[in-house]
Parts: sequence; structure tokens; C-alpha cells
Amino acid sequence: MSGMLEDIDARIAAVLAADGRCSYTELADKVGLSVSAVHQRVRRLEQRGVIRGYAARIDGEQIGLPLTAFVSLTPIDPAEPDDYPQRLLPLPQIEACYSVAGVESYIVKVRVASPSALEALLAQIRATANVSTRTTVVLSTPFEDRPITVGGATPESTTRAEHT
Amino acid sequence: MSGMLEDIDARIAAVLAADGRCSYTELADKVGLSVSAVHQRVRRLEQRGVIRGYAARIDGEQIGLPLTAFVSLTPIDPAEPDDYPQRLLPLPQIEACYSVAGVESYIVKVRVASPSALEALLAQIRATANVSTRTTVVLSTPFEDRPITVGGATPESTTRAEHT
DNA sequence: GGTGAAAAACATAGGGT
DNA sequence: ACCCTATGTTTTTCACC
Repeated sequence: MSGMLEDIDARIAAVLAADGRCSYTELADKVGLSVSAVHQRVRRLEQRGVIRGYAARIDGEQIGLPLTAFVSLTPIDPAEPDDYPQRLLPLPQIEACYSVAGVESYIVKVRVASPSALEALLAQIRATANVSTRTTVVLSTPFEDRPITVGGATPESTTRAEHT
Repeated sequence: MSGMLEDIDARIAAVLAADGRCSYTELADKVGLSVSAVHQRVRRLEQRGVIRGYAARIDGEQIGLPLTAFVSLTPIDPAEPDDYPQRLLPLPQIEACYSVAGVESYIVKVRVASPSALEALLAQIRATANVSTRTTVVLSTPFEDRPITVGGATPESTTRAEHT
């Protein structure tokens, strides 16, 4: 296989998924390589697009965006070109856009300040994308953005042995 | 108001949401404060829980988890205590869990290696949580995890002026 | 809150195995 | 591919405003 991920790369990815600001020193310690070897691998992972970037996880409730919702989109005119994601991209309240199998075509995840802001956003979505919408309001988020687990590689699998 | 976010903290959060590995030096430059002032503010944001942590964004397709789905959960026994999130927590394939308003009670987002892995996971979810499930398979993800925009504060709003 | 400077830790590049 | 060493940067703490 060509695109498969080596075990050690999987562990690096798992560690960084759990702690994006982990230092190369600590990372090296955790996966059992030297700092430079780890650094090299991380750069390759970034280059290959396995690591797409780094982000701080922000608590939406504390920054004035307490209302999250999932909005399912159904095209009104089936003859239209399918460029919905592009049309939705300019709306910054839309955090994610998924093309899905099912009665509806897309699901987007949105974050807004209030019910009236959601109302306004839905109107914008319908207008800019020419779709009908079905909205599911999130009441609470027990957990979110959990670090990936790839092939049994959890962040705390290995600790480097001393080599003195 | 007590919990409201200052403008400069909002900008810090926005920058770190867009680039979680941004150095304090660069951050200080972008928001127009000294390195130590920014560092102090970031620590306070972390402490207050505004910044919940940092994560590398991993491309699921490249690490052997190409299949994403949203699974809606409906409790079978309405008399049961509502501890579904706790019961789902041990399943690492579940990346997020939302309590929602609507016909169903929860929506969880899952990542798996294959259709058969999805089938197995759904069986596990039904068994451990005593729910019925409705699954929407993600065909593609035009965009995801876009950095937050809080009160007009985008990462590239301000650059520090030289003070020589 | 904010600043600036010093010490410690870290990132990064080069050369060797 | 990996390790080690050397250099420049960044983080972190601290005394002061």
C-alpha cells in the first residue's frame, strides 16, 4: 500500500490531535524518537495534508455565540448547478458543510448569538443557495472535537525509554 | 456584564482559532500588545475555559477513517435515566455528541474505517445506550472546522504599529 | 493591566552515522 | 531514516510602572 500511515506517524497525529501545542521535545519523548526526527515527520505530515492545520478549541458560549444548530438543505431547483458549498462559504456563521446521502443534500453546522440571529441566517441561506431548510437546534453539547483514535494509537500509548 | 469578552481577547481567540500554533511573538504583533501581556491574557483565557484546548486538524481520509456519519438517537425506554452521553463516551469512534431539540434526542458524529465498521458501531450504540438510530452518511466535506468569527473580530483585523 | 529584560526551554538547520 | 550538535527564537518568569 502507498498511502497508508506508519504506526509512528499515527501516534504523532494522535498526540497532536489531542494537544496541538505539544512541543517537539515532548512529542519526541512520547513517540520515542529524537526531536529532529519527529520534527521532520511532522513537517511531512503537514505537507502531505494529513495534518491540515492547528486550531484552538473555543467555547462558543463564552464568546457570545451560545446557539448552535444543524441545518439540512434541500435544493429547490434540481436543475441548478451544484455549487452550494461555494455559495455558503461567505457566511461566517457556517462552521462546517457536509454533503450527505439521504432525503436532504447538505447538512451545515451553524453558530449564532441568538434565535433571531438564527432566523436571519436561515433567511440568508435560503436566499443565497436557493434551498429549503430544516433546522435542528442544539440544546447542549456533552462532548465535541474528541481527538482521533487511529488503529489503536492513542496519545498515551508509548513513553520513550531512557538511553542514558 | 461580567462574562463578556473584551475586544482584544476576542481577537486573540480568533487568531488562535485560525492558527493554534501561532507564537506569542506573532500573536503580540497581531493584536498590538507586548509578548508578556498577550501571554498573560492567553493563560487567563485558558483558565476561564474560553480556550478549551488546542488540536491538530487531521484529515480523516488519510488516516484510515474515510467514512463519516451523523447518527440520530431516539431512546427506546423513555423512563430510563438520561445518561446517554456518559454511555457513549467510551466509544472512541464517536467524535461529538449533541443533545438536540426535535423528534430525536441526540445527534452524534462518528468516524469509521468502512461501512462494516459503521454497521458494528451502530449495533454497539444501540446496545450500550438502548436507543434506536437513524444514520446519515457523509459523502464529502466541502469545509469543516472554520475558525470562529466573534463580533467582527477576524484573525487579520489588526497589525501592530511600530513604536520604535 | 501593562512593560522590558534575563534565564530556560525550544525550534531549526547542518553534518555525520 | 535517524541522531547529535550548534545557533537563533520563543517561552516564561520576574521586577517594575
